[in-house]
Formats: sequence, structure tokens, C-alpha cells
Amino acid sequence: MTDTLIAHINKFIRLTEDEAARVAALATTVQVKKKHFLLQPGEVCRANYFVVKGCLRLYFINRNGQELITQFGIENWWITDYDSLETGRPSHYTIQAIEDAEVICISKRSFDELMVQVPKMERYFRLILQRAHTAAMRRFEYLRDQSDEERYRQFVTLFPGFVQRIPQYMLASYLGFTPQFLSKIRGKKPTKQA
Amino acid sequence: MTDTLIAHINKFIRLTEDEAARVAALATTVQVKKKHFLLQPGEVCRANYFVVKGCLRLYFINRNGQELITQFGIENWWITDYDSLETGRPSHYTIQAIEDAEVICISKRSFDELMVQVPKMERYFRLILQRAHTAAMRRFEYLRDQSDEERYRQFVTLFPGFVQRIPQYMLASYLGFTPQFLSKIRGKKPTKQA
DNA sequence: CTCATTTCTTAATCCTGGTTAACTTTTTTG
DNA sequence: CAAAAAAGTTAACCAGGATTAAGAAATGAG
Repeated sequence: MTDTLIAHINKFIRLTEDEAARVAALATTVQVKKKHFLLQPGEVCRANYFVVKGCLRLYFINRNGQELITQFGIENWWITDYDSLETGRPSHYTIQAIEDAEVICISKRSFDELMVQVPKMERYFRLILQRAHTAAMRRFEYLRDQSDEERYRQFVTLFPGFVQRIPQYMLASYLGFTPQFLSKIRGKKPTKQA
Repeated sequence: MTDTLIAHINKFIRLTEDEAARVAALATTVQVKKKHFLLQPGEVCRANYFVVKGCLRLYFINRNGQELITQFGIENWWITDYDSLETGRPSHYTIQAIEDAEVICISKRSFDELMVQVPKMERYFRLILQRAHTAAMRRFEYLRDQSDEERYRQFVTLFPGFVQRIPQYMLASYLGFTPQFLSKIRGKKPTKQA
């Protein structure tokens, strides 16, 4: 069922029936059970993953052995280690499902083939990367212009539904602080509104 | 003198003579004097800028009125606000030369035209954005796995030449701490090597 | 339904780096 | 070359979150 992906692509570029069929032919769909992995440290990242349903996380282990989440992947987002995927070098990231998920995979090989068969897709992925880049810029800004507490409160107002879906310690990890601290600020009334 | 740019592009994709000429035709070169601006808050970002020579910075003003540098642009790097450039919405960033600089500009209009005339360039910019994305990921990692002091010491060992070129307070701003703190750690011998 | 595991909470203590402010050195400009 | 502006230094005090540890609550598996 690659319809969701085709629909997403069509929001950025316009595919003909034939092109859409080629995209679909190069994509495979995978069910990922909660807590299962799409990538583990030391492996080469094999594919770019489009989340149709469910939620994944991308994290690395820091020197204290903590899992630091750098990205969540929810419906209609791509998740991968572009660096490892592109260079073929081993990744130090983990990609794991935090809910049962349905994912469309485009392997490195299919990806390269896709660029040849449907050159328009080059543009699509340029736009996807531009969007990811803009998101990263914004995240840097928040990191440096807000206190941890403010960042948490803002996140909750921006994505109230998402906060319900994930354990708190993962949100703390994503926002860059400890679960203890998150618990602390949840336990008191807001002073400043973010 | 767009040779530097063409050479750079050819490291990622292969342009024919004709294609290279079209790229050159759509690019304009500008000399930017130290402290002059390519973008100021409230303006719409007009172009993507390729640094041939010199050094620029991209920063925003936080709520305390401090200039927080999110990116430096040195030789062979692109610098722009992709979000504003793409959407046509006003930027809240500033791009400023911190040395006399020579810059190749590709305006939004030229950019769009370029993608039509030389579709290969779509791929080039996808790869450029991929590189920027990878750099952002790495920066997130360092931010969360190292103390400010370690990050400073690592930066100095990785880019000793660059550190010489810029004022310390800009390096502090880029690395995410205060000039006073930078001065403090410079004034003492390293305890842990980063 | 019960036991084991995972997740969340609370509190005491500590530390990294911020803030403020005054001063020194360097760079720029007329 | 002199004065002004910009950049860098030092130090006292402070605060936002980390760390550690122990227990409580929720979730899941058999």
C-alpha cells in the first residue's frame, strides 16, 4: 500500500500515473513491531524509511550510555541516517519503532534506480531535505533561546496529541534534559508561559 | 569568475561545457565588504550565496538582544535562509560578511530557471542539502554529548586555522556560550582533552 | 490475576556555565 | 597619531538542571 507515499509526493511535485507506478515498484512495505529495529549501531543504513503509520525514533548512545533521541518519525515523515545511507559507512544511530508501525522502504539501490527512472524525484527529495534542514534550524533556535522548561511547555502546546503517544523519558531525551527534570516541572504550575 | 563554483559542482555531478555555461549565465558575482549585509531581519531572502572567498556569518537575535550565530559560511560553502528563499516569507536572520568577501549569488528566479535548464542541478542541491543535514545532525550530537569546554577544545583542534580568522565572541556565540566563559577556559590549562 | 518490568516521582546535593560589572588590550577611524 | 570603539579578561555571585538514590505507580506477560 504505497498510496500514502504517492499522495505525499504529489503534495510537492506532480507525478504521472506511469511515474507513480515506478515509484511504487521500487518501494516495499514493512510492518515493524513495537521495540523492533530498522537500524542498529555498527550496521550500514540500508534504506530511507517513510512512516505510513505508527511512530519511530532515531537515537544514539552517548558516552554515559544514555540514549539521546535526535528525531521522531511519525506519519508522513522520512527517517533514516542519510550519511550512512549515502556513504555506505556504518551508522552509530539506532532506528526503533516505539509503536507498531507500517513503513515504506526505499533501499539505496532502489533509490539510485529511482533517480534514473523518475528524475523528478530528485526534486522531491531536495524539498524533503530542505524541509528537514529548516526544521533543524528552528530546533537550534529553540535550543538556544529558551530554557528547558519553556521548551517543554511550548512542545506540549504545539503537539499535545504527540506528547500522549510517547513515554515521558523519551520526550525528555528529545528535548535535551533528564526525565527527573521533566517530572519536576510537570509537578509544578507554570510560572512563565512559553 | 564562477570557475570556483563550477569546480565545486563538478565534485558532485558532472556538467557538460554547455551546462556549465548555463550555470555561469544565471549566477552573478558580488563583492561584500566586511560588516556589510546580504540579508537583514524582516527582508525576504533573495538568493542562495556561494562563498568564493572570505567569511560570512548567519545569525538571529534572541529575546535578550544577543546575536546567536547558527552558521558560518567560508570558502566553498553555501549560505542562505532556505526557508525564506523558498517560501518568500520574511526572514528573521541576518547574513553578514565578517571579512571582505566574494560571493556568487543565485537568485530565487535564477534558481528556478536553473532547475529547468539544467535538471542535473536538482541533484547537486539535493546533495548539498544532504551534507548540510548531516552537519546539523553531527552538531546536535556534539551539543548533547560534550560540555561547552570540551566542545571548544575540540573545535580548536579540528579547525585551528578558522579560529584565527574570527573574533572570539563570535566563536563563543556559535558554540553556544558566553565570551566570558570562553575567556575563562582559555585562561586555564586543559583538564580533560576533548 | 499476579509477578516482573518499565516508567514516573520526589528530594538532597552538586556543578557547569550565566550574569554583572569593572578593567585592559586591541583595533579602527578621523 | 590620538581618541574612540570594539574585543577580551577577570572575579564575585547566582541559577538552571544534572546526579544520585529510593520508592511509587503503571504496564505487560504468563
